[in-house]
Amino acid sequence: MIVMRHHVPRAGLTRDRVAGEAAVMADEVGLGRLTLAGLAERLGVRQPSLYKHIDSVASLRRDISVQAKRELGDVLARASVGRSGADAITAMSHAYRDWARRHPARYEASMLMPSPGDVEDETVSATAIQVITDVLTAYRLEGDDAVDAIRAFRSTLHGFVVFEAAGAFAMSADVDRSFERLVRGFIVALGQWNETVPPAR
Amino acid sequence: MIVMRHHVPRAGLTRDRVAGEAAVMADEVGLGRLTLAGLAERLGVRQPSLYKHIDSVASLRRDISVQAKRELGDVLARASVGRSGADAITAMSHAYRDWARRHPARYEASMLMPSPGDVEDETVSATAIQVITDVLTAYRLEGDDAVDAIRAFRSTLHGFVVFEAAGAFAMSADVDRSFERLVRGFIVALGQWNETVPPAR
DNA sequence: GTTTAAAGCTATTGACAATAGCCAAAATGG
DNA sequence: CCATTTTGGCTATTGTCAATAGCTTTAAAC
Repeated sequence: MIVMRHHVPRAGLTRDRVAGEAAVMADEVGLGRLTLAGLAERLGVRQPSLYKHIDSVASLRRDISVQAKRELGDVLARASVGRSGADAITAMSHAYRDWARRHPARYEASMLMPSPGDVEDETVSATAIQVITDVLTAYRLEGDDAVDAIRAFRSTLHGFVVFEAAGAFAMSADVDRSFERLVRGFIVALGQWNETVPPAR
Repeated sequence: MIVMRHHVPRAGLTRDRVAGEAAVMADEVGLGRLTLAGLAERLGVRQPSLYKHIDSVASLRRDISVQAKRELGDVLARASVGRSGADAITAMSHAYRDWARRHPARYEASMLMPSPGDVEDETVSATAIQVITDVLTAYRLEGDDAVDAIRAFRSTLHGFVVFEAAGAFAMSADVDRSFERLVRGFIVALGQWNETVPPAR
């Protein structure tokens, strides 16, 4: 029996819309529980149809990652604009944590490394990191000193955010206060950054 | 055709041996790429046979996690024994990073939270964290001050280790040196820890 | 030595990503 | 405004995985 289907409108998907809805779904259910079947249902489409817009699940995650890096970079830039020094670091740190809490899967995706040769991903990653670099250069750090400080700053924020998202801070103490002290502690360390240089061996 | 099988000896698996080999495999291929088919082949057994020793892949990961927490806790305890203050923190930090680098999947598993009610996992998790707590109490921190410091210390180490494992420190600067400065920076912050208390609001 | 429990096996199911190949809907271009 | 092409859907199917059912043999227990 031949079924005639008249005027079934298209869903009107694009690669960006698919990645966008995937990010929303991932933030709800977790990046690891994102499935094409579930995503297709949300988009009102069958699962194989998604392959008109993505190459694979890995490429979808990559698209989420690129979008997320752009968003996070923008958030950090907006938080630090017009501020400098400790003030900028504090504002940026809080913006970082808040965004990560609001978008756990996006945050997770934003920490994925670009594949070698993926110029778009490499560019957006570098741009986001540049925002952090710019804030720290107010401390007049140069060369390896700056690199070490940036690595320390990123490590500090990332570690806290991951533990918080995992629910690893179960003790009764106020987590907001712990974060505030973490940031202040980092600023203290930055103020003495040249005293942390290990002796040449 | 009936096949007669005489004297096929058993593989002699136990839950611990399965988890142990799973940990080895995971460190080689990545925790996310651990499959029962691959694990069974390594153990000289068919995939469904593993279910005589595990309940599910989730439970296998939990078993890896418990083993890993025990190992990491022991490593940290051994690194800090006989030392105190900044010396203990430095030694423990390096032991932490070295172990994580040697056992990336085990490390990842060790950061999984215990399921509520899983007494064994909760116990071994608490024991590992206690090692860190003990080292920091040499700084005479009490109550929330100590909790904040422990959270900061764990965040700092974890963030660095995760970024290093992900290959996120691609810049030319020496990663060992960056780690050394991170640890020294944390110690500097600890020395001024009460100056990081946020003003009451 | 007989019974029983444990540990292996084959066969099968169901979720998922992924591919092939078809058809309708938009877009393009005289 | 009709003809052609391109695009975005679709069904059907495959392969990989975790997981279950049910059988058989090994090894322990009595």
